This record gives sequence, structure tokens and C-alpha cells, in this order.
Amino acid sequence: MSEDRSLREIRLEKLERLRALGMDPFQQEKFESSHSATQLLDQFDQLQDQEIRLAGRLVSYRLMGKAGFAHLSDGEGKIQAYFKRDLLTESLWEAYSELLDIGDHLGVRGKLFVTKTGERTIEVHSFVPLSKSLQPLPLGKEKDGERWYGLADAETRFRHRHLDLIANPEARRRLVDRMKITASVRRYFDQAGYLEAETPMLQVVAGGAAARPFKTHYNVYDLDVKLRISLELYLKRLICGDIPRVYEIGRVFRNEGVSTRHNPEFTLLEFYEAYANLEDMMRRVEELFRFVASEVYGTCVVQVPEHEGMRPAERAQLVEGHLPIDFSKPWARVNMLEAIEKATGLTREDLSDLSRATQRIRELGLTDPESGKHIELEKERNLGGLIEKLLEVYVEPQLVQPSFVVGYPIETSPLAKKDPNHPGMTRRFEGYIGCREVCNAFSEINDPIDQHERFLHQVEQLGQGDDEAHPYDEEFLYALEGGMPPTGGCGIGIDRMAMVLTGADSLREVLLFPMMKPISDPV
RNA sequence: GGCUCCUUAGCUCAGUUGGUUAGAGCAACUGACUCUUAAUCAGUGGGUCCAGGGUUCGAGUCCCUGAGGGGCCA
Repeated sequence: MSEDRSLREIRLEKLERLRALGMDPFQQEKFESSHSATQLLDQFDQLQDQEIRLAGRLVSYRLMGKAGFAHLSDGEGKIQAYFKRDLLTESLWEAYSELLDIGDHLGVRGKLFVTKTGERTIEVHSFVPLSKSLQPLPLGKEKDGERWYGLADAETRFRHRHLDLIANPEARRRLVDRMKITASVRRYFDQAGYLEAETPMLQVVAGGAAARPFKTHYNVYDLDVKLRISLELYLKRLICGDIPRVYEIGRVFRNEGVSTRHNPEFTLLEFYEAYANLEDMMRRVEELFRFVASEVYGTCVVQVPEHEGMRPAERAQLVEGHLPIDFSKPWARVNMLEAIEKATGLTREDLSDLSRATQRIRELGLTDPESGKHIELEKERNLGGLIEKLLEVYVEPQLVQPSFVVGYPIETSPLAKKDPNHPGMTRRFEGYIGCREVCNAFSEINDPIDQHERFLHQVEQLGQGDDEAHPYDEEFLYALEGGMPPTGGCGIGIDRMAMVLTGADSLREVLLFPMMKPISDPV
């Protein structure tokens, strides 16, 4: 009977037959469930003998002649349904036994009972098809937590995320957790007395970070504009306008490659607090992570499962295949130059100017590619960049538990206040968890003359071919000249934060729709 | 951008040294079965082996180019 009928054609025929029976699934607009699947299971004893209603997707199907079973999933949970010919009208039985497919949505009415094998089940008295799935879904099979088949191909998972969400409970949990994390971050700042701002994404001068912007064009003004690369400068202009506690959670765009830790668009949180310094920012960050971990996971100790990309220092802290990250305690605080000295032997004096540093690095053999980690001196333009490189190569891989690295070089920190006690350094820190940078904060420059000079220096770098140097922003300086109170500010990549909290080994696992090249037909 | 690995049925995967008509499980289709649960049993259909070129009597397999993806590096 079936020659070349595709899976889709067969399902279209079933759809027509459902319509002929007066059960057009796509005519339905609404079905009110009396409980969720999870509630039905949890409150099973109280609900027995009551009529219950549940809408969900058919995720398994077993027919045995004149009776059969299926599992119905409402996304959060799933419960078995029992269909028996004697309990259904003729057309409902025909629909169940011949016209349903895995993937269809269904609303069932019936009552709860326990099967001979002990599974809590809905005895279906009637049902209504609520959608017809025309594409076969890559749903695996499952028993006692073990799974077979399913959807494994990473490309398909990312390109067609809905399939991933349906087929892979792990992926679903992680992405849902990520959404909960964002909501929790918002709650934290709301309860801490911050106002949420929404600042422009289209900007003539895209500043606040070291990155290349995406360029676009505004037709009406015939104006070249850029997509924002950070939130910083506009939020500080709000501080200048006497909004003393302000934050924004929003998408920023950086014209750079894709990797396990990068996506060209990502979600950035920035918050600014007037009359606060970077110690206050550290306490905020500690409190934020504690708040979010507690809200989302009910614990301050997050368990990261072992994965391929783990650094040796992380593996050393594994407990039964999991790396516990403890947010209950204050984060470790390490001074950048002290940490570098400890890791490399380079002293503060060694790192006081570029030529001396270069010479000492050669003497200590830190340029040796054979060691696995080394510094490529010829690529470093200035002392600050070199110091940050040393941090990245020698210190970062050690920062497993939550840590703040304090004191960043002035050349790479054009928006951070100078440290009066350490020439060449700024009042800036970055936070690390699991050997990855998760936040960047500083006491903001509020001296417009200082900021003007820093911008001039950046413009110089721009002239020397550094296309990530910070552009000169006149509007921002004008706002600073109006007077900005001393302010602490901090930025946190929400995606990286979600990676840490959900134990993901790739950024793509916490992005709903990561950047993918379109598939082009070869000519 | 560099190096490297992957791409075979709707899904998950085999495919030997280059050798007959490219296989399995699940899914689908036909039939049996009124408490199954990776349901079972019997039967049937299903392939642009990522694309294009090359070597060869013969290519899923070897070579080149390209596309997309994963990982490492920058």
C-alpha cells in the first residue's frame, strides 16, 4: 500500500482523516489543563476519582490491539495515558489507534489510576487533538533514566533548537536554567534599589570596550551607525544625571569569531553605583552570585560536571566527577602583579618598563614554546598588554574557585581610575571562576581631564593600527564635565555566568540560538 | 585566520585491504494482540553515502577543491 509516500505525506493523510472525523487539530484554540503533569504525579493520591484534564505532546505510543498507552509531556513533566476501546467513542478510538503520531499535541480528559505494573496513569475518557506534527521528531526512547537514539548532532541541535528542547532533557534544563538566571539577576538588582535602564543599541560612537563593532546604515539621516559593543558610556551618563544606582541587561555585538567562549552577540549585564568603589563592587558580585545560585539551585555550592576542556588545576579539585564551586565564602582577592610574580618570578621592578620586562622574560625562558605556555614578545605593543598576557598565560589557569584579580595596567584600562599608590596601574579588578573571566569592574574615572587624556592616548593607538582601541567620545566627556560622583561599575557576561552556574563546557549550550553560518548551495 | 577531526535512511550508528545489489536498531507502513513501558511477534518499503572534480577495470572507502559542523590554537 505504501510505495513512495514520505513520512510527511502519510501524516498529511492522517490530518485529513482527523478532519473528516470532525477532529481538526488546527481548528482548536484552547485547552485548559486542570493540573500540570508533575502535579498529577505529585498529588496523585488526593486527585484519584476526580476528573482531570491535561494538554501535552505525545512522546511515546504503544498500541496493543484494543487498548494502548502513550506518554504525554507538557514540557516540565510527563505522565502515561491509557486508552481503552471500551471507554472511548468509535471515532476517538479510530483517532487514537490509527491517526495519532509521536509529536502530536493532545488534550485528554479522564481520571487517575495505577497500572498493574505500578505506573501512575491517566485513564482517558475522551481527548481532543490540538496539533498534528507533520515532521517526525527525533525523540529517543527512555527507561529508568537510560536513553537510546534521540538527537545528538550538534549542528542540528543548534540550528533547530526546538528539536533539541523536545528531544534532550539535559539541553532543555540548561537553557531553562539560563532563562531563570537572567530573571534572578534582574530580581537581585531590583531588590537592591537599582533602576533598569534601556540605552541605545545604534550608536555613532561605539565605545566602552575594546572590540570591533558591526557597522550598519541609517537611511533617513544617511548616517553610518554601529551596533553597541558595551553598555558602559550611556549608563555612566545616567549616573551623571543623578540616577545613583542603575543597571542594564542587554545584547551587545562584537565583530569577532565564534568559539566555545565567544558569540558575536551576547548578553551583557552592567551595573553602576554612585559613591561606591571597587571594594563595594566586589561585595555586590559576591552577593549577586550567592543570590542567583540560591534562587535557581537552592544552594551556594554549584557542582560542575567533569568535561574535556577542564584545566589541570580544576581536575585537581574534582570530587566524584564534579567540581564544587563555592559561592558561600568571600572570593579570593589577589593582586595582579603579586600573582604574576608568584607564578613567573617576575618582580614589580621587572615589569616597570617594556624593555626591561622583555629582557627578563627572555632570561627566565618564558618565551619557550616547548613549555606549552609561553609569551610571544614580538606581538606585544606596550607594557600593559604584556602584563595582561602574563596574567592570562600563567595566572588564569590557576583561578578555579571564585577569585578577584586586582590592579590592571593603565594602558588596557582607559575608563578606570588611576591607582594613586601604584603608578601605571588602575583601580580595576576582574573576577574569575573555573579559570574563566566572568566580570570586569573598576572605580570609574570621574575626572573629565583625566578621561580626555586617556581617550587621546587611545586615539594614538588607533592611529598605530590597533583597531580595538577605544574611540574618542565627546558626548560622554561633556556629561563628565557636568560632574559625576565617584562611582563603582561592573560588567558581567550573562552567558558566561550561565555557563559557570549550569556547568556547560561551551557558550553555545547556554545560547538559545548561537550564531550559525547559513548553508549555501555550492555553485 | 591556522591545524585537526567529522558529514552514510527521518534519528542513532556500522561499513574490513578499493571489489557482487551499501547494512543494523529505532521511527514509518501492513497485519496480530484489551495493563504496556526501549511493548512484543510476523511482514514491507525507505539512500544525491555533504557537493564537485580526479586516480582506477572498479570509489562510501584513496587524492584534490569547496560547503557546513566539532575541537585545539591565534
